Parts: sequence; C-alpha cells; structure tokens
Amino acid sequence: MDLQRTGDIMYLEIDFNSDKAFYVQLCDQIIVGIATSRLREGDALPSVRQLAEEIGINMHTVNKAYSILKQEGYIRLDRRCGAVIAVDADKRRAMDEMKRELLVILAKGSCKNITREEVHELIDEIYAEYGE
Amino acid sequence: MDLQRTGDIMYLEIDFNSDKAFYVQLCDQIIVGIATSRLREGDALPSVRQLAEEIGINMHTVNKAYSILKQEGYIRLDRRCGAVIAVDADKRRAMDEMKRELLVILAKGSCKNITREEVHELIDEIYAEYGE
DNA sequence: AGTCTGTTATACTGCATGTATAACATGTGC
DNA sequence: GCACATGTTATACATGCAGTATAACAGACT
Repeated sequence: MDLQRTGDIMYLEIDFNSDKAFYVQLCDQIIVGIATSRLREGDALPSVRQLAEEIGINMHTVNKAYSILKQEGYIRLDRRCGAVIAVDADKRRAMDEMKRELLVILAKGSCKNITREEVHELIDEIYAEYGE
Repeated sequence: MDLQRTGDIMYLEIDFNSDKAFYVQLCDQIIVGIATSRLREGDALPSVRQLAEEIGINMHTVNKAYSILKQEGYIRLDRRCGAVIAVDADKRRAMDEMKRELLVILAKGSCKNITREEVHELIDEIYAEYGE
C-alpha cells in the first residue's frame, strides 16, 4: 500500500461560532483544498474517527461530510484505504448547478450596485489568490 | 397615498419540494425581482397576511422573510404602507459577502474542470438573460 | 487474533422550520 | 369615534435536521 495517511491536515478546522453546519464547513474546506491543489487526486484523507478526534467533533458528523463528498463526486470511499480524493467531473451538471447558485448571488450584488465588471474583477481576484 | 398594493405578484411562488426553506425562497425571489427591475424602488409588496394566503403558507413565514429582507437592506417596513422596496446599498459589505460566497462556488467548479474563462462566460450569460 | 476501515442502528438533546391562535399598537378611511 | 388593515410580538405545538453518544457489524490489513 503506497497510500500514506497524512498525519496533519492542519487546514481542516471547525469554526464553532459559524452559522454553517459542521459537515458543510468540512465539505467546503476539502473542496477548496482540492481546487487549490493542497489535496491531489489519490491523496488519502484522515479516517472518520481520526479526523473527528483531531478537530473535536463527532465521528458521525465527519462521516456525513464524507458521504456527501462521495455522493457529489469528490472522493472515493472503501474499506481498504479509507477516503481518497477522486474527482468525478460531471461538467454539465456542475455548470448547471453553478449557474443556479450564481443567479441569486449576482442578483444580490446587482441590488447593491455591484456592476458586472466588478464581478468579473472579483472572480479574477479570487483566482489570483487561491487559483490553480 | 399614491402607493398601490399590487394585486398579483404572480412570480412569487413556493416550491414545496425544494430543499430550501420557504422564507429563503421568498427572499431570493424578491431579491431577483429587484435585480431584474420587476420590482422597483418604492413598489409595495403584499402584506404578510395577503401574501401568505396567496401562496398558501403561514403568515409568520412571510413575516420572517420580510424581516430578513429589512435587516439586509432590501425593503422598508412600516405600519402605514406595509412593505416597500427600499434598497440600502452597503456596497463594501456586499462585496465582501459576495467574495466569500463565490470562493466555494468557484472551488467546486474548478474541481469539475470549469475554467476561469467559462465562469466569466457564465456570468455574462446570466446578465444577458436576467440582467439590466 | 487483533486492529483498522467504512457502515449502520439506535437514542438522545438542542435548534430551526413551519403552523396555529391570539393579542397589541399604530395608521387609514369612513 | 369606529371599523379595518398594517406590522409586531407572544405562546404553543409538530416536525425535521444537526450533533452527540454508544454500540455493533463486515471487510481488509498486519
């Protein structure tokens, strides 16, 4: 087995004061991790029990996050090697979902006088900071 | 009083099968309505009781949506004329919030092989369909 | 055999959602 | 003044989700 379970996934943290659910925070952070190449195809994530203890939450909450990530096509789960990054790129569906999510966000911005140009700049800004 | 309470806000509908909360659906639809100029500064929204009956939900759920819209600076509420569109454009805060929301969405897209250029195209596409 | 993995089941607490009924203070129109 | 509509608030209830806790199971590794 050449898969190494990384001992420290320090950037996985829970904000206990956030209004976001713990499992949503975990999903988001892992997805951002993949996008920014801190997590790569084939990398192993900590086991549900291990991660749960590290960040101080319950095992089932981590398990829920992993299950969602599996169902949405970001990781692969099996009993041999735990959770492994394995992105299944269903681009068509991803773009549909992105469009639906963007619609409300752009509407909010439009109400607050954020122009289309400023949105484009914001996109490039984010890509510059975190991007590939 | 030259404010007219619009009799039919037909585009306000609840998707009872959605996973989104009713009051969130209402907020989103009203915000999109403002952004697309179907609702304009000074327009009056139906009263909480009237709208609740029209779309078949409880009064308090509508009231919750209105309260949030007020708190986020999209409408003004007073006892004389009910709920009135009145956008308070706190652009700085709006851009901060937009950036935070975009971060995760762009990360998801990046995982699914959606390029930065395609995101830009998607933005323009949405503006072309709904935008001013 | 022992230990780790994900997985499932059950039970409990706390909180958000949504409904229901009622009352209150204020503003409008008669 | 009176009736009516407005937003607002309080209370109570049912339901479901979030999170925790304990436990057990089947498969894979050493």
